Formats: sequence, structure tokens, C-alpha cells
Amino acid sequence: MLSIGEFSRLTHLSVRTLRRYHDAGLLEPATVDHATGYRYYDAEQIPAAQVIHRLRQLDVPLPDVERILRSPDPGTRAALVADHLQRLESELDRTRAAVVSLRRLLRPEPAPLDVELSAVPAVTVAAVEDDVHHDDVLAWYAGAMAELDAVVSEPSGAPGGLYDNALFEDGHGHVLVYRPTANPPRSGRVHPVTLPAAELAVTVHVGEHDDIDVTYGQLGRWVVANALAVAGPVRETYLVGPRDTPHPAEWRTEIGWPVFRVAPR
Amino acid sequence: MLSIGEFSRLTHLSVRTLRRYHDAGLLEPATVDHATGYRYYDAEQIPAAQVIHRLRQLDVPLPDVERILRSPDPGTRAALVADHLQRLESELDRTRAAVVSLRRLLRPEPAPLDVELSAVPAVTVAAVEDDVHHDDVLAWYAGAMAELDAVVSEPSGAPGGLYDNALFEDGHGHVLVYRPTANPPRSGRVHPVTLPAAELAVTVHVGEHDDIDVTYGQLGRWVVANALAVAGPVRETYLVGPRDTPHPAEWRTEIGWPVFRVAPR
DNA sequence: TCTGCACCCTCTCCCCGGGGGAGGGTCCAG
DNA sequence: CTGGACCCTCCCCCGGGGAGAGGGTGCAGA
Repeated sequence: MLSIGEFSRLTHLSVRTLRRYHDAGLLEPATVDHATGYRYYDAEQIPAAQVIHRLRQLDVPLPDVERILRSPDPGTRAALVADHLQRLESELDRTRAAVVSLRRLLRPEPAPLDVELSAVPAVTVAAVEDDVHHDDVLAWYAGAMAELDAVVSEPSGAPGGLYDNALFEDGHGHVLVYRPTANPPRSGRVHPVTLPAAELAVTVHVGEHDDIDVTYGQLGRWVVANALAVAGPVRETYLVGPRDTPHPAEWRTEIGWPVFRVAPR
Repeated sequence: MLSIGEFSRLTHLSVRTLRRYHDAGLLEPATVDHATGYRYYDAEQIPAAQVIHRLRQLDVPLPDVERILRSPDPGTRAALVADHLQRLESELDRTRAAVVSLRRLLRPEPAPLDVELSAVPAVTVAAVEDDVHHDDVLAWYAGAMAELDAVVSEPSGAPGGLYDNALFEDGHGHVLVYRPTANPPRSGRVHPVTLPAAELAVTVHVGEHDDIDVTYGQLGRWVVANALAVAGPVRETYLVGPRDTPHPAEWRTEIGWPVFRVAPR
């Protein structure tokens, strides 16, 4: 039987951390003296402690660590670990994208932007909509668009989306993705929706979406400079996307910001 | 002049976050109404907001973000950013190592370990020592060993280190690295130290240090199984290291744990 | 000019995975 | 038996936000 200090020396986990892992149910001491509260560990628990240590180095949240340890089947365990590694990988991708975008931002570049005002009429489309958290938008979008593709057999135009301003202001808001088609079906989450007419300030974002906020910013500056105010959700139209070409450089996303003219002050 | 909500829509930074950035002095609104406290931003501040957004995506701490924004010189700025990217890179290396080590840990492998008891005599060496935080050990070690190498011209054996148990239990403790040599010099941080005699449970760790804690754990289990108790700081001896060969697979680190025999219960 | 509502303000509390320290009980060797 | 090392619990702190309470403002339409 090892005291917490001895076990700490053997595992290189601090005493405090061991106590927290006990409280969290991650690593129960082999024995706890119910009179004094002293924790006593077994030498056989060292490997488990080391697995926890490794998982924490990989930033696996404590509840996930517990799930991994609790699953007795090596297959399930491997799957859970692989799952987290997948997340690490995609995070790395985002980091790389942010680095590239940051470099572009810090380079004082002119990058003029073509913006046009265009009045779009009301149109009825096949849509999927929901209230979504900002961090979950990408995953939600993938699912919603897949369902749309499965249901809409003969689209009559590029797909698009409407994004509530609250999504950016508060971190969550209403999101709607659609495909235009002649007779919008109703199936599962897919249902017909009539998008209202609007006057839009429109520009096109080229390439991946990692730095689409820069294009938003430029569009916003144009809107402000031209004495317009924002009214209603942003509209994106996916003119050329991953479904059309694997080359991100060829992707084209149209951004339309509903505006109305402000009286000159 | 843009209200905080409008600016939020233009930058995709949440209203709350913008307020925090104001409080932190990161992004001052162009005007603050001193009667109502209302914040008003200028469209020209959009690029700055986006740079902050990117830096935060890269997990740059807010104070560092401020330093980067405050430095008017693009060179300094680029250096600060490169600095952080360097840190990201080394973190990635550690992540990769942890993944490899985790795979090894989860594979139920026997991996027996040769452990021997050996009595080492007292010896006087050239040493550098300090109280160090656990997270800083690697950096401290690099500096201390470089200084030792510069001062000790004719070493009489492999370098080594003594690591206080508190380093692992509390996260900080006394650390000493040394080179044995005939007449230990005194220069800068380098000074003669007499390492006391000790009885050591000794084993050898093969390869990189990323999973040296596993070897520690196995050594610890052996110590416990053989009814020995730990007494005093761990000793490492760098038999083969990066200075000898660039191939990590050939590295050999001897781990010696001071022990004393426990009376059989 | 009034009123309603969207907007904005500050304040406090919560999250995670730890670290720091206070204050007090326990173990064990000399 | 005693002193010191060891262990316990409890509370506060960090950073970068999110959630919500409670109350003041700006402005457009009636």
C-alpha cells in the first residue's frame, strides 16, 4: 500500500492532481481510511495513472478520460482515442488556416472588393433550419446540407444559407440552409420556406471559409462608407464549393447583406 | 460611428467579447459616451479586430495580443508572432510524442525491465543547481548543461542530474546537473559539489524522454515489489544522449532511485 | 410628445484543470 | 512521548470566455 506522496513520486502526478482525480472518480485509491481520510494506492495502479497522464497531455477532458478508462473493450477504447486524435487533427488544420490568414492580415495589402447592390425577389425553396450555437455551425451545416441533397432531386440553383446576426453577436442564433427547386418537398427536417425579398449588398469571397470574416469586414466597411445600415440575416450563396471542385482556390461564396439606405445626416 | 452591436456584426466578435477587449485595453472604442457608457466604434477598427480574432484563434494570451498590437514596427510584430508560432510548433511535437507513447501504453505489452541494486560511493563533481518549476525543467536543463560543457574541459564520465522528489509531488523542487571531472572548477553558476554515497535501484531508459515516466513507474513497481522504500532525490545519468548521436533510438538514460530496505511486515 | 422595444450598461456567478495557501489532524522514528 | 513529515479539507486564484439579472438609453412610429 502506497501513500499518496509515494504514489505521486512513482507516477510523476502531483499530490493535488491525484486528489482531484480521486474526487472526479478517475482514479480511485485502492483503499481510503474512513477514519482519517488517508488515501492508499496500489502499485498496480501505476499504469492507469500513466494512461491518464498521457490523455491529459493530449487535452482530453476529464469526463472523456473517464469514459476511455471505463470502457473495458480495447476496441471501444481505441475508437474513443482515435476520435479525440481526429479532433486534434482538425484543430491543427484550423490553426494552420489561422496562421495563413494572420500572415495575410498583417501584410498591409490593398485587396479592393467589388460590392454591388442588388434587389432579390422573394423565392420559395427547400430548407432546413434550426437554432444553432456558433461553435456547432460547421457540423450542423454538413448534416443539414447532406439531408437537403438527399431530398432535393432537381435543384434549380446554387445552395445557400441565412445566418441570423445573433449568431455572431450572442454566439447562437437561427440558421437556415436551402436549395432552390421547383416544388420544394417536405421530408424529415426539409420543408418549404419562402425567403422574403431584400435589397442586398453583395460581394464574393474567394477560397476557403477560414478568413471569410475578413471579407465580411470589408463588405461591412463598404456598407458603412455608403451610408447603409444592416437589416436582417446575412445570406450566403455557395456558387462554387467543395461539391464542385476539390481546389479551395476555385471556391466562390457570395455574401449578401440586407441593407437599407440611411438618410444623410 | 458604429454601436457595439453593429461592430459585432461586422467583425463576428461577440458583444461580450468586445466589451472584455475594451476592459483589457486591447481594442478601445473610438468614442465612449461618458454619460451613458455606450461604446462607439469606427469602421477603421475592423482590421484590428480581425487581427485580434486571428491571434486568439492561435491561443495567443490577451497580454501578448496587446504587445503585438502595440508594437508599431512590423518587424517586431512579425518576430512576436513567429515566437508564438514556435511555441505552437513545439507543443505540437509534444502532442505527437504523447500520441506515440499513449499507443504504446494501451497496447498490453510485457516490456520487462532489468533493475539492479548498486551502491555508489560519494563523488565530487562540477555542478549547476537551482530550485526550478516542473514546467521549466527542460529549458533550465538546456542552459545549465551548456554552461557545464563550456566550463568543464576534461570530463571523466557521463553527465547526470539529481531531481528532488518535490519536483514531481509539488511541481517545483531542487534540481542539480553535473559533470564528473578531476578538479571541479568554480565559474559562473558552476561549482564543486560532493554527491553523497547511496544505494540505488538502477535501470536504463531507452530512447526519448517523452515516456520516461513509464520507466519510472516500472522501476517504482520493482522497488515496491522488492520491499524497498524511496529515500532522496532521483539520479539520472545520461549515458548516451543527443550530444552523442542524433538517433533517439540509441539514447540511454540510467535512472537510479535511492532506496533502503524495509523490514518485512 | 409619448411609448414600446431593441439596444446597451454593469454586476455577479459559472466553466475547466489546475496551483497556492490556511488550518488542523495523523503517522512514525528517535 | 514528541517533533516533524505527511495527509486531510476548504477556499481563493488564474484565463477567456458564457449566462443571466437588473436597470438605463436611443429612436421610430403612433
